[in-house]
Amino acid sequence: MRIGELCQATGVGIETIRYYEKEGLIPAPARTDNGYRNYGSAHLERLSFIRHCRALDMPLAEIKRMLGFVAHPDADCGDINRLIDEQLARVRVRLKSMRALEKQLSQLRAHCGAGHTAAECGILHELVAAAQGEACACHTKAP
Amino acid sequence: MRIGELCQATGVGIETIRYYEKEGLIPAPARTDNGYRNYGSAHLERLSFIRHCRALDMPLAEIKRMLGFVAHPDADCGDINRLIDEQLARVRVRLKSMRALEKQLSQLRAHCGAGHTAAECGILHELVAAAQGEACACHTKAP
DNA sequence: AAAAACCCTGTAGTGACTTCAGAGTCAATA
DNA sequence: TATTGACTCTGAAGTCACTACAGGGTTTTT
Repeated sequence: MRIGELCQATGVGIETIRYYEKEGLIPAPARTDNGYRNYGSAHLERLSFIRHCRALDMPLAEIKRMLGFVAHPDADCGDINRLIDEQLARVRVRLKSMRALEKQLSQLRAHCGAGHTAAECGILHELVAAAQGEACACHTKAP
Repeated sequence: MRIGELCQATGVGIETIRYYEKEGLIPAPARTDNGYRNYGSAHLERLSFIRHCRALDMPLAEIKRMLGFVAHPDADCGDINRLIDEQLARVRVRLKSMRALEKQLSQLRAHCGAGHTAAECGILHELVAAAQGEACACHTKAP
């Protein structure tokens, strides 16, 4: 199976496959006479596994650890649990801040409809005022 | 005001301040005799504005546009509204995918408590199975 | 025979910083 | 006075996970 076929089979871009090889996430495959990469089903499975983990937004370093567990089936399962827990914690932190962000932005958006000049824009006023509030209240030294 | 003081006043790292200057988000300040950057209150306000926009996760390019509106108060306000709408749309897309992610991960996490080997781990089984399902069903050409 | 499609390597670019190396400047201390 | 420590400077490189490109070779199709 050539790289283009692997790309078709997994939906992973050719450049990305080569990148994963360079980064050591998939082993370097055998080459045909003309130097083309020649993949087998093990590569396909491993690449799909990687993409599934990436779809869970795991960093490549964590995926490497997961691949280590796949390769060592007698390792302790607790480490896998911890890894997923860490990932879940990261996702929840980001989720929380995204929710706050959505709220802030939609509130901000409500401060202005169209048809004004920038000088009259409630959005801009809010942003400038918020910036001033922050700069004065939060970080400056004693007066 | 030296760069360290501006850093204190705004909570923005020194290197980040220099980076913003290089990228043209804040104007290059005057220098003292020894070559140190010398900031005024206009810099402080502008930097706070930038950080507030960054806290809304706006890309620097959009923030540049916002700063343009601040500088041209007679511009049309509709552009500001559009900019915020775009940002809000981006945030909502990401929020949706983060929610899905959280769900997937917590479901995955439920497949295993501790105390097994990796071979017996429900999480690993799920991931491997999911990868196989994806590789077979979604992308391969006709059999 | 020529064109299109595929593959190769190696390098650079993305965004928004962060870190580092190597050097100069300034205030306070031994 | 010497020197320590804190601050500042520039410019380059590193981060993450790709993506795009330049410049070439190979295979398949027309």
